[in-house]
Amino acid sequence: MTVSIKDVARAAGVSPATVSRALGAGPVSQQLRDQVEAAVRETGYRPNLSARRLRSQHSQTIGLIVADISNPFFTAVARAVEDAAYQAGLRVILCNTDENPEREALYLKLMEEERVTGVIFAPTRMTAERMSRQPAPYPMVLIDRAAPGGGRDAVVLDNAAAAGMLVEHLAAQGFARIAGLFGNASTTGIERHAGYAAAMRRLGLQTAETFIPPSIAAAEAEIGGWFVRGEMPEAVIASNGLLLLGIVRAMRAAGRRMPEDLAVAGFDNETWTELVGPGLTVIEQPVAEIGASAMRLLLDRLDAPEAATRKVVLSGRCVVRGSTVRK
Amino acid sequence: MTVSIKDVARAAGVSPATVSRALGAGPVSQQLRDQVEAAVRETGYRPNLSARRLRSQHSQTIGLIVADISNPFFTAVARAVEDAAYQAGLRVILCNTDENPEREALYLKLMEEERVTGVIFAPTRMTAERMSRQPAPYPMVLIDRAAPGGGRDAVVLDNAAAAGMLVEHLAAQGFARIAGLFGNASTTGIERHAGYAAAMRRLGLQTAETFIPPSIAAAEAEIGGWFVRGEMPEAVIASNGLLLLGIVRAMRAAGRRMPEDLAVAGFDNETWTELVGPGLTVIEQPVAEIGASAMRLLLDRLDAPEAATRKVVLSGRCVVRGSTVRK
DNA sequence: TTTGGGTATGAAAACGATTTCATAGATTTT
DNA sequence: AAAATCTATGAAATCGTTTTCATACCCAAA
Repeated sequence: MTVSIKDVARAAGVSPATVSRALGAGPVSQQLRDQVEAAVRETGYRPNLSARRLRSQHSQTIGLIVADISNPFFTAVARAVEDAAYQAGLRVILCNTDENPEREALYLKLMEEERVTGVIFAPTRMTAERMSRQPAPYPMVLIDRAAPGGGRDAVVLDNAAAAGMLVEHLAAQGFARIAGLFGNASTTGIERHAGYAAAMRRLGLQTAETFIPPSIAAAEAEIGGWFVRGEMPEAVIASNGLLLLGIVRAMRAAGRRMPEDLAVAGFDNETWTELVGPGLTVIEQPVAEIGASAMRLLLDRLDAPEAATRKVVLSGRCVVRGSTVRK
Repeated sequence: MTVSIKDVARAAGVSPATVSRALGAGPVSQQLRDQVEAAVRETGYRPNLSARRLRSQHSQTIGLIVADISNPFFTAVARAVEDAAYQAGLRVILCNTDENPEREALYLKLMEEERVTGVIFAPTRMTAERMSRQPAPYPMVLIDRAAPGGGRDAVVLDNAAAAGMLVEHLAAQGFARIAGLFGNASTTGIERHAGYAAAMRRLGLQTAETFIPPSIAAAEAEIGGWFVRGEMPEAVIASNGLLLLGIVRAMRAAGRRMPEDLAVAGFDNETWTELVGPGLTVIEQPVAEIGASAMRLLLDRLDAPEAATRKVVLSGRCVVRGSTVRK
C-alpha cells in the first residue's frame, strides 16, 4: 500500500541504500541522483519519519511545554522558539499543561518516549521544585519560571526588579497604600512579591499582599470583596495578565474609575491593555528575546552536556499609561 | 545505552514478546505481568514511540493546523480538539501557519511524513481552493473555512447569517450608513461580506465594503484614513478580531467615541471586547462545539473513509454591548 | 606493469518495537 | 482414556529507514 524506499529503488533501478544517500547527503553520482529524484516524483514517495528516527537515533525534534497556550505571553514566546528551532533544522512539539502538574508529568514522560533532542519548559511551582532535585532524561531549559537553587539552564525576567519598578512608579505618582495581588501557582508570583515587598520596605511603606489562584475569576472576586468591605488601597499591582483582567472587570462591575478610585498596574503588555479605560500601566516582557535565548541555551547544552548551568536574566520595560497617572 | 524491551525481558526472565504483551493488552498471566512491571521500574524503561509506530503502522496522532495561534478563537478551538482527541486516545500535533501558504504546504507534507491518522485544518483561501480539487493523502476536516464546492468534511460558522444579524441589529438601532471591513485572506471574509451585502440589500441600504489584509495595522490605517478624509459612515462591521482591534485603536488615536462618532460591531467574543469603552457588540462563536464537532467528523471519517462528505454549520450568537446602542 | 587509495554502489545488519506462527501444557469434550 | 480445544509463552519475521561493510572500478603513484 504505502510506498517505501524500496519501491523508489526499484523504480529508479538502484539499491535502497543509494536512494537513502541521494535523498540525504551521501556521495551519489549526479546521474543516479536524477534517476532517484524522478522515481520519487513518479511513485509519490514520502519518507517515514518514524523509521528514520528509529534508525538514525535522533528525532530532530524539541518539546516546548507551556503552562497556558491562551496566554499571549506564551504564544509570543512559542513563536520565537519555533522560528529559532526552524533555523536550526529542528521541529517543535507544542504542549499545553494548563498549569496542571498531572499534565506536566504526562508531557514530560511523553517527551521521553518521543526521544526528543531537548525540552523547553515553563513549569508550575510544584514541578519547578522537583526539577531542581531530579536529573532530567534530556537536555532542558526552563523559561519564565526557574528552578529554585538553579540546577537548570533557565531564561527568566528579572521579576523582583520589575515589580520594584512598578512600586516606585506608583510611589512617585503619590500613591502610598499600594496593594499587591500575586498568583500562587508559579515562582514568578513569589519573585514578584519579593520585589514588591523589598521596594515597599525601601520606601518605608506598608505592604498589603494577597496570593490567589491565577484566574480571572479569583482576582475579580478578591477585588469585588474589597469594594464591598470598603477596605480600599490607593493602588494595586497584579502579578500577571489574568489577575489584571480580573481587576479591570471588578472595577467595571462596581462602576469605579482608574486611577481615581484605584490605580492599577500589572504585568504583560497584551494588546488590550492599551485600550481599556485610560490604558493600563504594565511591565512589558521581551518575549521574542526570551524564546530566542531559550533556544540558544538549549543548543549550547546539546553541544556541551556537562557544562555548568546558566541562567539568563532579562529586564522588563515599564510602559506607563493612564491607569496610574494622576491628572 | 538506552534501555529497550529486550533489557526489560532479560531482567524479568521472559521473552520480549511477553513484555510487549504485558505492557499492552495481550494475554499474560498475572505472575509474569508483575515480573514485567517490576523489571520496567527497575530498568527505567520507556517505550520508543518511533519503533512502536513503525511496527504497528498507526501513529495514534492527529495534526491540528491553525492559521494563527495567537488568535483566541483558534486557541479555544485547539483546546476543545485536544480534549476530544485525548478522550479518543489520540495525540495532537499543533501547527501554526501564520496564514502563510508556504507554511501550510510545509505542514501538510510533514503530516504525511508523520503518518498521522488524520488532520484538522483551517486553511487560507488559496489553499482552501486547492483542497477542493486535490484528494488528500489522509482523512481531513476543515474548520472555520470550508473548501468552496464542498468536497471536504468541514465545520464552519453560518457566517452569512451572523453578518446579517449584525446588520439587522445596527439597522434596528437606527444606523443606516453601515460600512464593512473584511479580511481578504480567508473564505470567512468572503462569506461574511456576502451576508452583510444580502442583509443591506434586504433593508434597502447601500453597501460600503473594504477588503484588507487581516492585520491590526491594516484596519487602523483604513479607519484612520476615513477620519482624515472625513468620509464617515455611522457604523462599521469588522469581519474578525484583528480588524476589530485595529478599528478601536484608530478611534482612540483620533479621540472618537463609540457609538456617538461611530458604532462598532465585529466577530469573536474575546475577553477584552467587554472591557473597552462601552463594550463591543460581537458575534460569539461556539468555539468548543466547533472543536468537538471537528473531532467527531474526523473520527467518523476514519470509520467510514468512503462515506459522503459532511458539512456542519453552526450558528453564532449576537452579544449586544454599548458600542452599538444609542443612549 | 603493479600497487595503493579514493569513490560510487550494493548487500546486509541494525534500530526497537509488534505480531505472526509454532508449541507445550492445561482443560474440556467425547 | 483418548482426542480436541484453549491458553500462555517464545522464536522469528517484520515495519521503513540508515549505516556499516564489502566490492568493483578508476586513477595516480611507484
